[in-house]
Amino acid sequence: MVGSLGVRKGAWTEEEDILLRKCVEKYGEGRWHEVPSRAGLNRCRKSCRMRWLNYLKPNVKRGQFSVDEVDLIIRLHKLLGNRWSLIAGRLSGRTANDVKNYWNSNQRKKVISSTDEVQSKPKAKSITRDNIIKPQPWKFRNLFWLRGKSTPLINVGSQYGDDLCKPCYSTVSPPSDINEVESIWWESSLDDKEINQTINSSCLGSVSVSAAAAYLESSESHFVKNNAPRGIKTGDVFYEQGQNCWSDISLDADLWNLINTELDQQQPEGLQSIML
DNA sequence: AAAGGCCACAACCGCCTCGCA
DNA sequence: TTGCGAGGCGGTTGTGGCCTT
Repeated sequence: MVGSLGVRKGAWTEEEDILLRKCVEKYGEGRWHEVPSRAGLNRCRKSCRMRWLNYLKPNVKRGQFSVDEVDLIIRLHKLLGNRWSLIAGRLSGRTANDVKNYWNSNQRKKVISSTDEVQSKPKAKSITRDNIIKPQPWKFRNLFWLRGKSTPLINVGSQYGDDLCKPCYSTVSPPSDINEVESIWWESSLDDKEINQTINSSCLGSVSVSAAAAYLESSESHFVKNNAPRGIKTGDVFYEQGQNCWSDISLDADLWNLINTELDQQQPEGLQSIML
């Protein structure tokens, strides 16, 4: 099959796989726009990248998902939604495509059927403009304690205005390294006690699901080493220390409590070892 | 045996983000 | 500041194998 631009489409042949593998082994991953010409493949850059990441990469794990993996997927999906790459990042050797396919072909049906069951029951509360939960994106890219050595002060407010959550200043000590940061978050998200402690001490009240996802994003790929201005960047806005930035973060108490309750109910022994 | 349905997996497509000039 | 290109992500579609009728 050949596309409109003369680029081959459809299933990959063994010869193409060999060419791609050799090319990546020789030049390394990245610069995918150069891969087709380097490898002598009549494929587009995206196709090459996808084939490598989802199929040819040496550490890609294939075959059935284990019970632990399934359990983790379910929990993480509840926490992160369809953030397949983030979920896959917690599953050693699994790709986002794998996880997505698995979810679409297995778990989604279960969720739908359980949703149907719930829908057959009387609704406790109708959804209105006032009570709908609306997650907001939250980037931690320039989180002060991920970057600097200093111990800044944060002015904490809320989306509901300072009337409901008076600005309070908290002192936060920067974790010593990336693993520690990640451990703290995972311990927090899987251990109800820890979470309450952390939250109370930071005047936040609760943290949104999108914030959790953003945290993962930051811990996965955005830790930076250099000293940086003291402050927090949310979206395109950089907040200097002392400014109110929390107003852009959704504080979904209901959602968070729901997750905590679910996570608290059962926690397999192998879970922590997978994630940490 | 053949047709149709279902399922799992591979692959494509469009959009978004980010870095750079 | 802006435009462009590359990388990456998530949704969707295609495909082949297996099962049922």
